[in-house]
Amino acid sequence: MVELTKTAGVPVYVQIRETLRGEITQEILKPGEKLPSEHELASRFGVSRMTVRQSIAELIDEGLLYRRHGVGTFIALPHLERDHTRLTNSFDPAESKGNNTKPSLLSLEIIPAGPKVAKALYIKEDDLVIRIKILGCANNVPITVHDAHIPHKLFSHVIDKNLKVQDLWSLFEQCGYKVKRAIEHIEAREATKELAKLMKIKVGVPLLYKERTIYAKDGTPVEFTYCYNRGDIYSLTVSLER
Amino acid sequence: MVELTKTAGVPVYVQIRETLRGEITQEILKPGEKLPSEHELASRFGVSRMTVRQSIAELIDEGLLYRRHGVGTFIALPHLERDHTRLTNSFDPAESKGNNTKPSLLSLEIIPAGPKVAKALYIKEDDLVIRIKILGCANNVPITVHDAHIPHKLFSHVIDKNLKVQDLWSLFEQCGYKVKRAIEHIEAREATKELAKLMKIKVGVPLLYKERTIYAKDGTPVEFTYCYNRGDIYSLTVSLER
DNA sequence: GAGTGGTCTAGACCACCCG
DNA sequence: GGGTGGTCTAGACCACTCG
Repeated sequence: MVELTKTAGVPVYVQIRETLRGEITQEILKPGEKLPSEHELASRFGVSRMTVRQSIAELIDEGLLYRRHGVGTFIALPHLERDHTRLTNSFDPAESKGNNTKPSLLSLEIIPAGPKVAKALYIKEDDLVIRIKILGCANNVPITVHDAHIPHKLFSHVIDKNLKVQDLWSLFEQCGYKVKRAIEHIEAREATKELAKLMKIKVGVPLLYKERTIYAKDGTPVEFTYCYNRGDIYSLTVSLER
Repeated sequence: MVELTKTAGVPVYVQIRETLRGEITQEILKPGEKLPSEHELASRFGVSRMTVRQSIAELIDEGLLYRRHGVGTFIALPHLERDHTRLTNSFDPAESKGNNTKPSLLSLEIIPAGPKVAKALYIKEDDLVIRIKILGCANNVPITVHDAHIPHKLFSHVIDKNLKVQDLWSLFEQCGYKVKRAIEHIEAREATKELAKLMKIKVGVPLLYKERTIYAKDGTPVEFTYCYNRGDIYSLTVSLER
């Protein structure tokens, strides 16, 4: 039986999950190999089988493992196609192509939520939100302006410290909100005066306009962002399933 | 206590899940409302709490519900958003909202494929493709122009007969290609002179520009389409998973 | 038949949020 | 404090797959 270093406050199933994840990513458990049975893992870790299943569930969800009823649980084959149709943690997909991605902070403030933001974040109007404006560049060319809103309540205990604007995702995950999915509402719009100035383009040129809501695993909306992207440079690829 | 009609072979948690899903989609349970507590649901359905949690888990995963620790489980907001994140067989998603959707045929020709079309459809350059241009309107307002290309080889035996432009999908499916997924490449562009004329707008106004490839279940590309959509009317909602 | 995952129980204690 | 979800147990029986 493996002794888990029972870190205070960390659920057992998380510890088991991360142990397994480590063995998979370090290829101690190799792709295609069979995982020990749930029964075996349960006794090995000294927990009940349900707990083992809970540990495994998320790894299956992430595609690291797959199950075959009556056969076993296996390590999945490495993802060949990491297409850009998945939600990724670059500042923005299109920018990760260009190497010189440099997001810069335009403003950071704490304001009461307006109706649209409140609705998207499942909070009340006038509940506080942290508003972060970022200018994204690739190769020193301004390409995107993001106007992000995150619920103050969820993150109030860390905002004062070290808000790394460049990586909101790790902020979310530090606070226990595992980023799971996003819904994007997309339109084409003309550049306003303000945006034109920021992005050094003419007023009226086409922008790809997105309203994006990011959801955590438990369904909590953690971010609502207005995104403005230069239409002539920025493009977006999505995959739709029937 | 609600009696589940214990359909043979269907797990209890699936029955509960579908019961709840039904009440959500029929808006017996309204968006924003609180679901009964897990305890309550357990006794109401006469099952253990773990089973209730299993039922709820998938609905949360799908974004129909969300949880707040120490508060409750709630019905997520409007179905509008979710529904437009799937590939559907309307002439186009945004148009199915307006009732008066009237696609009209602009042109139909058989031409050799250019490099871009050929690459998208996995055929050789100069292989024949059927090119179909369609103007889409809602409430008599022109909203979209589609410039579709389908491989002549796959559909040559039916093209002469009764090509129903309005429903390419059924054409595909008649020929044994079950439509499965689409990949869309999205940009913002200015209206060209030709497009402006067709859509009765000014040259230069922002259009949502898409290049869409539709794939059948077996992976065959069956359609490649340039789509031009009025930016001020047309919008698009997509869902991204991590 | 032996081994696997799939489902389910009837509890328990904890952490969180609210008034 | 009272109610909620979060975690966990120590079993049970079933359905599936394989040899």
